[in-house]
Amino acid sequence: MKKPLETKEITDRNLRQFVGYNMKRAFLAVREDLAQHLEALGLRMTSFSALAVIIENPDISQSRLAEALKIERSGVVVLVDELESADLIERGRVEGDRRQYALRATPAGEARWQAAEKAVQAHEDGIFAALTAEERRTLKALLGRVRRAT
Amino acid sequence: MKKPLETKEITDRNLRQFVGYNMKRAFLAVREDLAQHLEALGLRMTSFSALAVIIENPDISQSRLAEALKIERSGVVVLVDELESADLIERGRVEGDRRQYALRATPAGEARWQAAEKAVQAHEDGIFAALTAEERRTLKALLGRVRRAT
DNA sequence: TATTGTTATACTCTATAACTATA
DNA sequence: TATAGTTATAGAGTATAACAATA
Repeated sequence: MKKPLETKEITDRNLRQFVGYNMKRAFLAVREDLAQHLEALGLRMTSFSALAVIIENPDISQSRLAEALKIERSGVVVLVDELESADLIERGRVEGDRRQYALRATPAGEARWQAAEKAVQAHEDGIFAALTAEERRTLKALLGRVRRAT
Repeated sequence: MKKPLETKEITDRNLRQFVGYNMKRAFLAVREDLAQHLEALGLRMTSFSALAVIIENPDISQSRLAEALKIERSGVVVLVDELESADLIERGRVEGDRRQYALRATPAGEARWQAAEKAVQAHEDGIFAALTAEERRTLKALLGRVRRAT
């Protein structure tokens, strides 16, 4: 039996010692804030990512898109359906191979991408406001170098 | 109709320009690798986190634990059930308030924490091998400063 | 009335596996 | 046989809402 608890400060040094825990906390904060910024544009984080890659790689196939986004092909189907329904991309046909699609952005998709890119920049300006521009670059570069052992 | 695709390199500069995308990729890599390291100890990421906080804050209540981990109280119930079933923690009673529990680690829980701490350090040595010790410290510090606007 | 813990439920995200049509 | 896309299903992980016991 324990005496009544005096209100004492809860600490998490055991967890904060690890890079991973700080990364998780930061990522969840980013994810939530980003989702809010994208919602106004009718995009989710993954559909935003898909649109970004399709814009940059016109006529990419769904399988190649899956590889680029590191998700399964079955997940891409839903994603592409979503973007196609919103008239942001179209499933073009490939001459000489009727199995695959050639995904491209519509003019509306290009415009939406421009708007989304600005929205995400605004989101990052907000969520990383405590960091200087140089610190943000450093953070991005360090994160970009994290890789699983191959 | 598109001509047959020559195999061209897929790029993702549109996404890599953002800190958040690099963070997502890094976090997913960390999460997967960490899960593997913890599996051998019978812990999931969240139960590891809960154990860490209970060890550091003996006699913490479930509601306080929920706040510390930024999850809902309903989620803590499952987490605490899990740790209690494994005999790593116990639900102590509080003198003067029969609503709440006083969570504490058992000796086995203390031992498991020691092992888990080492395992996670080993995991981080592996996954962040491409970074110097100083870069890891920098990364941790920068991540720790990311906060949602209040 | 408010708080603690609990249960049931639902939602999001993603993976797995089996299938078809094409190559 | 292998590849592209599809569908159905299942599994994590987490949130929401309603509730009982206690304060």
